[in-house]
Amino acid sequence: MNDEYPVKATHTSVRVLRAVMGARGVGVSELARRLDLSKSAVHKHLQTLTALGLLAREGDDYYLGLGLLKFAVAARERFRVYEVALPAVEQLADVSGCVASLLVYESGRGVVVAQTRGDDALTPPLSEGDAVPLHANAAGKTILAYRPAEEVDRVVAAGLEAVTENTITDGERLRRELGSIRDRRVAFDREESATGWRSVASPVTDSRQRAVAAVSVSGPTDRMSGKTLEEDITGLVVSTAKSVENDLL
Amino acid sequence: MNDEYPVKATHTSVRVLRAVMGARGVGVSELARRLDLSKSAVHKHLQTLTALGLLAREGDDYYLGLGLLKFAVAARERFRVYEVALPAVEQLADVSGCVASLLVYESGRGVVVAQTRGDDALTPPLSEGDAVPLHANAAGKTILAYRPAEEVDRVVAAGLEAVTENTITDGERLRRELGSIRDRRVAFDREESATGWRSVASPVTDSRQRAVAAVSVSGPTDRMSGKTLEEDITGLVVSTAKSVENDLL
DNA sequence: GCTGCCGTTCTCTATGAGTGAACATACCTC
DNA sequence: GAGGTATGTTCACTCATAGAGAACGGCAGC
Repeated sequence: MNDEYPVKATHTSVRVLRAVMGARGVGVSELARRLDLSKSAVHKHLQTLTALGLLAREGDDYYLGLGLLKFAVAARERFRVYEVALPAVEQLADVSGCVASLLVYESGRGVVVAQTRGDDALTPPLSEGDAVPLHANAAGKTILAYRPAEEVDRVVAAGLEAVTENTITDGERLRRELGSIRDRRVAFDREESATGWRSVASPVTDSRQRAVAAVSVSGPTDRMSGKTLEEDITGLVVSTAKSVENDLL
Repeated sequence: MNDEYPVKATHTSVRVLRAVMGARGVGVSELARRLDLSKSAVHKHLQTLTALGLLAREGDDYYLGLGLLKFAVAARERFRVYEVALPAVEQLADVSGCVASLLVYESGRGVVVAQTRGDDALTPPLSEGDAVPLHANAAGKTILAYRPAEEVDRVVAAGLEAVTENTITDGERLRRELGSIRDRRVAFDREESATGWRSVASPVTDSRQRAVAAVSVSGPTDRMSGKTLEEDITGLVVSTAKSVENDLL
């Protein structure tokens, strides 16, 4: 038995969900092929997941079901920072014209729980619901900077995987950068999470000075480089995060 | 074996998820009691679901995990009407000051995929992610009015469950009302889905004149009764739905 | 220091998750 | 039309496993 997934059938069901998500409209045989399972097994899972509302069937094709929405909304509601930060993030996108996001910390990783595109924003590399490693982007680094030391140790020990060629992979270099982030309450990401993309981020901390989330603005490298622009956006991001923090108390 | 849920373990896992959602922060023993399962079984499910990112653990308490968000976002993305209608629904809430919602049709039921509160809106009985029967509310009725006849037959045959004392439970009366809804492209809900609440709704149909969603405005009975107010809001709802429909083509 | 609760980890067994083959049906191609 | 090859569904089968139950160690409160 796999120690990580003691209930194997649940693992299989989630694999089915993921495959359906990746395919958007797919039938039994195709799924069985992709997952290397028997048609009958896949069929049982599809039937179960559909009855539970997690999948929807149209003809002979399956799609993710809207029953998933209730769960996700409940998961998000737990983080009061979401409600508080949402209007601030929207405003940030309006003013900057770029992509503004809210990254929430959960179980050692960051999850994009809100994202708004400004007027002239391209499609960003990440979107709502995506999970990212904390060491490989601006928002994650600000969160890591305001987390207990053991957490940083754990992240470093787990190995700093390179997402792009600019990703910080050296533990000591990361620790140094986290220190300077603590000085200014800002982190930058120069194509460390996606080639051609830069971002600026600032943390949202709780009463014990531990980060619960981070606000960020991202854009293509050519639009995120001018001195004043960069400094203006930086100021905006920091003040937005700070005001969210105040509203949170 | 239960025919509805051929994969029993998946059913159990979803029961665990639902119980965690209802409790927001709960441990192994408490869950085992609520679900009438052994502690060891619950423990296995919790471990599996946590490893899969569907749950998050904090100390000895479990919460719904943000990994659910990715699935929900993908489920919602399938309905292009969501993206198109979102700004229109927000505007509707602004202008009316009440609660504006978008109900999407899926597998014989309606799901609230977007909802915005106007300035002086109370907490509505439904919120994002909730699923509702089509016969017991304004938005559902407009959808049902623009669905194939067999679908109405199925709904009626399944039995029109009473949600409040005003819910339509008679098949013939429902069919008559669906007819008049088709005349004006509007439906009303006079405390049929929640006591003290009224709504106005209008359908969003596709090129074959089949409803894919409905736009609605809801408010407490005392605020949803004045003649002009009611007629103004009705006009707004109808024109909003119609404009969403045009944008959808 | 005892009692009671907690989460975790055993062992154990009946159940059911998954396989593979057979089936009905639909859609092409020849 | 007949034959071929897809599809989804339904069998019977069997070994793995989901779930039960007991025992463990840790923690908190009388």
